[in-house]
Amino acid sequence: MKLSRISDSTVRRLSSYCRVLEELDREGRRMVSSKRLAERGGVSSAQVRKDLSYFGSFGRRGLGYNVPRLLEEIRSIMGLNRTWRCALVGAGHIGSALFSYHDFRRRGFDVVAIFDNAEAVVGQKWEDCEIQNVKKLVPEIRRLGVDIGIVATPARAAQEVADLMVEAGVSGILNFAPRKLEVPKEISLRNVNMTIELESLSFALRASETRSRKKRAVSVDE
Amino acid sequence: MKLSRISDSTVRRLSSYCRVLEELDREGRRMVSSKRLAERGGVSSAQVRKDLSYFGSFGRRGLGYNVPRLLEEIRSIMGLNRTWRCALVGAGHIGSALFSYHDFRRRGFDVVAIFDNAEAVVGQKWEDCEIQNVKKLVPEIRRLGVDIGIVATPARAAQEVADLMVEAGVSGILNFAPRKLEVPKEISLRNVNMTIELESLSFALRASETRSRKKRAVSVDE
DNA sequence: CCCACTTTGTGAAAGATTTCGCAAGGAGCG
DNA sequence: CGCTCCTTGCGAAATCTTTCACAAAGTGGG
Ligand SMILES: NC(=O)c1ccc[n+]([C@@H]2O[C@H](COP(=O)([O-])OP(=O)(O)OC[C@H]3O[C@@H](n4cnc5c(N)ncnc54)[C@H](O)[C@@H]3O)[C@@H](O)[C@H]2O)c1
Ligand SMILES: NC(=O)c1ccc[n+]([C@@H]2O[C@H](COP(=O)([O-])OP(=O)(O)OC[C@H]3O[C@@H](n4cnc5c(N)ncnc54)[C@H](O)[C@@H]3O)[C@@H](O)[C@H]2O)c1
Repeated sequence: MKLSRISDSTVRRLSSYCRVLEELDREGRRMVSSKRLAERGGVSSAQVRKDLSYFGSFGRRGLGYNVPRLLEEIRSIMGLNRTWRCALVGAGHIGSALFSYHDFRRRGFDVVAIFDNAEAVVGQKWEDCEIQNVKKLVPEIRRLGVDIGIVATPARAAQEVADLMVEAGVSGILNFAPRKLEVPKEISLRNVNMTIELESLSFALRASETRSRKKRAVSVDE
Repeated sequence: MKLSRISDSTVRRLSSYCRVLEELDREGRRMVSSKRLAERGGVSSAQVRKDLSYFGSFGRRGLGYNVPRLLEEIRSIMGLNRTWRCALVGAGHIGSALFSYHDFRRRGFDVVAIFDNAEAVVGQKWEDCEIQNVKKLVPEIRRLGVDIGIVATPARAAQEVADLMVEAGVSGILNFAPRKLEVPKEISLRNVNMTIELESLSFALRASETRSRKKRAVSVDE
């Protein structure tokens, strides 16, 4: 299985199929067809079948997919049947929201250390985790065996924090700062950029307003 | 200009070019080539030129693009040279992080109302904005002329909140709840789903671990 | 003005992703 | 079993996106 040639869009859809399957499981459904799974996930049924076909044949013709079994298969494909150790850097607004979002822990993303550089917050305890000075980042991340670093500092500090994380040996980085980070190519990087989402919404709204203005103009003309 | 056939990836890149251009502007650069813009934005120079070419010719051969002029052009294309009125629903962790993130306001996304359904928070004031009961959402959003609704409630309440927003006449919705929302097709919808980002990171890490395990095994064999 | 060099804008090619369409497997019923 | 109705898995076609490659336009030095 050439995992490297699985497209990012497929991976993201698998993640959303997980959520649909969990819901179906809670509803007590045993089996689900690609059609129904597709409807709930907002894609086409052919897309669901194609996505799954990259990894194997999990369904039964005429019947569909067994819900708990498919959920387990996808979890295993995605590496979700284990715990990932995360370190959060930047104990500000976003950092605090992330830390208190227990759904991540439930899904196996465990924040095992928090770092900041502000005197005012270093030493504070969030639940059972003490915020440490960012100077201790490298040794602490090494000691704790952290897999994933989460960057939740202001944009100007993001690159230097990412550099420290790489030095400390994390395998992946989730970045919330609105700035392109440079990391060695063997480190996986994902960005959450809310500004891009808002701005692309702005583009869509402006585009649809232009369209309706044009439509009105045409009606008046006729 | 057929704006409807501009791809989402192009729009998202335009948004990130904006950030690069702002930075270049702050650095006092007058002109920039597609090559340099591309490097800073993490894409290819042909991609930059192609993206811009959908909207017109903004550069000068042999010279590149005028930084402030291109920034203005892109802002105008994206609808960023105006203020968008936003309503935030869900005054919890994410809601609070968003509200206090003044960079959105600076970019023209103004939160003009906050709603929640919890007795404990309704009536509180965040800066000069009072959190209102979600029951008042429809009339208030109508009265204030809100363009964009931001869903920051738990997933189970997200659809009903979105329905209210649509009833009240918003043009677009930004959704933070990890659930597919149904909205009429004339309403623009964007999702910020951090779970998908984390899970796709998990997939990438698991994939690279598998690869290095295989590599080790091969070395041992040989 | 000429020449060497730079950079845009854009068709056309290459590459990636999605959708189509259907053979084949399986359930259920009489 | 024979017939009908579903549904998967998957190659092939269609569509969408990115990259290539180059003519055309511009700069600057002599
Ligand atoms: N709050 C939001 O809604 C929001 C939205 C979009 C993007 N972001 C981005 O997320 C990031 C964090 O935003 P926020 O609102 O939480 O900011 P914040 O100011 O509330 O928190 C940032 C934290 O990082 C710490 N910090 C600064 N420099 C540091 C360093 N070198 N090492 C370690 N810690 C350091 C600060 O002490 C602070 O505690 C920013 O890059 C911001 O652009 C935030
Ligand atoms: N906190 C995070 O880091 C994070 C990360 C990823 C996704 N999310 C998603 O963002 C959303 C909000 O998360 P949060 O951590 O801020 O949750 P939260 O519990 O801190 O806040 C949710 C708020 O919504 C309010 N609310 C509930 N039902 C409502 C209703 N019907 N109408 C109006 N308000 C209502 C609650 O009173 C609460 O104030 C959730 O869907 C969550 O899954 C959060």
